Amino acid sequence: MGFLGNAPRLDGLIERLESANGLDDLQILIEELRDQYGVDHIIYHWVNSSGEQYGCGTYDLEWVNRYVEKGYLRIDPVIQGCYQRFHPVNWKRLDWSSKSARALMKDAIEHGIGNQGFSIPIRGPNGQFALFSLSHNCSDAEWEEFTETNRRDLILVAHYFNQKALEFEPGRTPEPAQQLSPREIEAMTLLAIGYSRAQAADTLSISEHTLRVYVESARFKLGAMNTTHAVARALSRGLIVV
Amino acid sequence: MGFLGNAPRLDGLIERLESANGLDDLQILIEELRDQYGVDHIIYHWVNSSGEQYGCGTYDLEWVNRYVEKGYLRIDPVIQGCYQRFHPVNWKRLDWSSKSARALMKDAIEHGIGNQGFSIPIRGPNGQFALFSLSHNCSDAEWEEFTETNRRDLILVAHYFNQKALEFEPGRTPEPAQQLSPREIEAMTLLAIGYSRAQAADTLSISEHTLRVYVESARFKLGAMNTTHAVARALSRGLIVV
DNA sequence: ATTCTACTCCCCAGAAACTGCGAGGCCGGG
DNA sequence: CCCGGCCTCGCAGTTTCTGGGGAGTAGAAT
Repeated sequence: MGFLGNAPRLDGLIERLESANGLDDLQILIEELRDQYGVDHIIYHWVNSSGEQYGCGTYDLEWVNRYVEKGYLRIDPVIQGCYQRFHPVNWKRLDWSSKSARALMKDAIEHGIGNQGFSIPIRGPNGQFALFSLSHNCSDAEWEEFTETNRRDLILVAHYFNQKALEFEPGRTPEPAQQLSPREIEAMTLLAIGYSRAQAADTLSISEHTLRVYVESARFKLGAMNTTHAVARALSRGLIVV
Repeated sequence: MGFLGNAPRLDGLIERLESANGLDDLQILIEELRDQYGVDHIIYHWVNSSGEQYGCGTYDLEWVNRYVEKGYLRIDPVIQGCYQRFHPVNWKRLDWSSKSARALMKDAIEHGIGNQGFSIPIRGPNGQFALFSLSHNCSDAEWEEFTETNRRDLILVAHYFNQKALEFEPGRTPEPAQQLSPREIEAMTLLAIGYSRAQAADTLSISEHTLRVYVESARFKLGAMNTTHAVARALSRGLIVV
């Protein structure tokens, strides 16, 4: 495996990131970045709701396909952990206690991902969630020092990467991010925290019929099939908070 | 009004941010930061839909109270605009066309907020949304140059600010995050993407009754009142990804 | 001035979900 | 070996949700 290189000059890189003109440019930049940092892999991974997710990075296609096919997305502690965190995290600090997680790690190491990793969670509008991760093969101490040294730069790079990816996003939700009205938000929030329609209506001091109108209206705006679906969408788009 | 100062040394500041030990420290740091940058105001503002929101910064209390009382939160183009954006934004670029928005701007200028502003949206887990904003009184050109020059540093500062604010947040869920079984996850996921129980059962090639057992089991594990509640909890805990 | 959006209320019938009961097989850990 | 967790299936009765009507107010936007 390669050596951890010196920290590259960020200014030029970010400028080139800002002037990137398509997903291909991002792929080129990410490879360059990997070489400059001297790590084994860097990946930017858009973890999207609708299944169609975009990613670019230096993993081989084989591993990516394997990852998707095996449904690793659902058990990967990196995903699970970063989803609950704000700050970047060293993979070693995550919870690898479950059997499936350890199987995943073993499989990953066998596919040359490396035994160390560092992931930066990034969140955008409408509940967008992405990860910017570096992986490498080295000792714990080396990795700890590397991530400590480059943490700030990496946060910035991850940020700019996501900004670009958002610009190029293919599936810019055709619906222009329908906003919910205040009452609709209240209604959906109450349902999301477990109230029945009757309870929610009571809490808002309105008739259950009225509450139903809000829920239906929200369901329509969100393009949802039923109440549960609507609450799920409202949550993933960050329209309501539980 | 003051002068736009030179960019401060970030390293020391971020280190002090990282070792901040309470909300008071953040208040001290934000005032210092304002003086170093030579802008009129800097505020960090946690925008929570549930009403209880934390903020620190250099606005006078009078303006903050006025802002809340007048319900400006709901009409402020800064909030609205940043909520839909990922990248920091100059207030001049926002949509001030509505009457209420212009009234807000007029009111703000009269209260000494300044005619220029720059806001960085920040998002955390569970739909957390915060703003880190600077405001000042100067010409468009000056402000444009200032924000261009300091954009990257400010993004980083905003990031670390939010990290600290999250640490100090009172309402951290202590619950040990019950895991769901694979089948339960599948069932909940299907419900979350809008399938009815019958459809979901069909998709998994099991009877509807069986599916129901999974949902009930998941509901129990999550301490949820009903299916909608369970799906909402599973989503916010990152147990399922829609 | 008119249109539009948000908010409020009402009825009804059919579809779907919830509650509570019970049952058997499979697998891994103590 | 037994217990517990997971996966699978069934019935019956009650409650809730859904989707189709209609109708009026107030405030903001054009």
